[in-house]
Amino acid sequence: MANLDEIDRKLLAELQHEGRVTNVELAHRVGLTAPPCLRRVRALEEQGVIRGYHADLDASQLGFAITVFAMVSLKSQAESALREFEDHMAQLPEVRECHMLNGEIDFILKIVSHDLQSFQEFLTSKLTPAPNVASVKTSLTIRTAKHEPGVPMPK
Amino acid sequence: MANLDEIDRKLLAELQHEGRVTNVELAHRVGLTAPPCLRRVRALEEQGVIRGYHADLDASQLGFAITVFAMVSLKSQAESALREFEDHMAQLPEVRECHMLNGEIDFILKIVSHDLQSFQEFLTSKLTPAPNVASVKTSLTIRTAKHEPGVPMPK
DNA sequence: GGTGAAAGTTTTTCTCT
DNA sequence: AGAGAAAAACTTTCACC
Repeated sequence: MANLDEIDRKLLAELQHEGRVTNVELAHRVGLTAPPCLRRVRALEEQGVIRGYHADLDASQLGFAITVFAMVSLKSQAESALREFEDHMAQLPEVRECHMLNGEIDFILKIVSHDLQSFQEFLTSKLTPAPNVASVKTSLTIRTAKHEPGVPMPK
Repeated sequence: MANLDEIDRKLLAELQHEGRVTNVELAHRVGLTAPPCLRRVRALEEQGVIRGYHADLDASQLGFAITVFAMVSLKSQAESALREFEDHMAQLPEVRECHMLNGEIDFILKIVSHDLQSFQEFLTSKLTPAPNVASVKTSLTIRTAKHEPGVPMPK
């Protein structure tokens, strides 16, 4: 676990909230001048505390009207079976997230699709026939009330 | 839905993948010079196609070892009850995502916590007592096999 | 680990096509 | 709409504390 001081945490909070803030503005917000601020950011990137930066795009404006959560149970929970399923999911662009869970459900997937028809197509031709799948339960997202990036950060 | 040409889509793909790429580099990658590239990016931000930029932080290095998915059912599905629950979730920093679903489960939540103990504390003192909650089923994330930002983009 | 100034890039505006 | 040049701002390095 990274050893971070108060300034690092403020800096990370700012970058999580506004990833394209300039270094001078960031330095100002955390109470530093630009050079040490930049050094800290580079060090945090180096350490992997900052894994990357991503634009947050409006899925619906890009033609992805449907977000679905799928709860998947496998026939076998052997590590090789789990890996095989994960590798398969990695190949499917519609699958944005694949989390292995404890309990009855082995995986939860977040899937985006253009419309219900293309989702049904994906479900029957790609997901359900995937290796080792025992059952798939899907739920359509009606609306997303909250979608905060990453982790809670002190204000 | 936004009216985008091939260049816009490439540009969005690049920014989704690497949100802090410089405008000159971005322009180069999509085959433009800097000024028109910047104009396009600003227009996409204006239209809300680009909603923001966020640093992707390593939760475990920040002391959040636990990610949990919670499936919540409410006692009433009246719009006012749904809103009240959503407003409540908006106040809880541990709750990173709150999606309303169709079917048996009314909401799925993504929750992060420092450890199992603080998660149990959150569950019993914050989530289960929230207004109108009928049942909460939680599953711990064992590992995250895939976590791609946003939407599929053509390469 | 932070500061201030200087050099090198990048962003941003303007004008032209 | 895109290109090239110019001005302003930002990033990055360096010498110093």
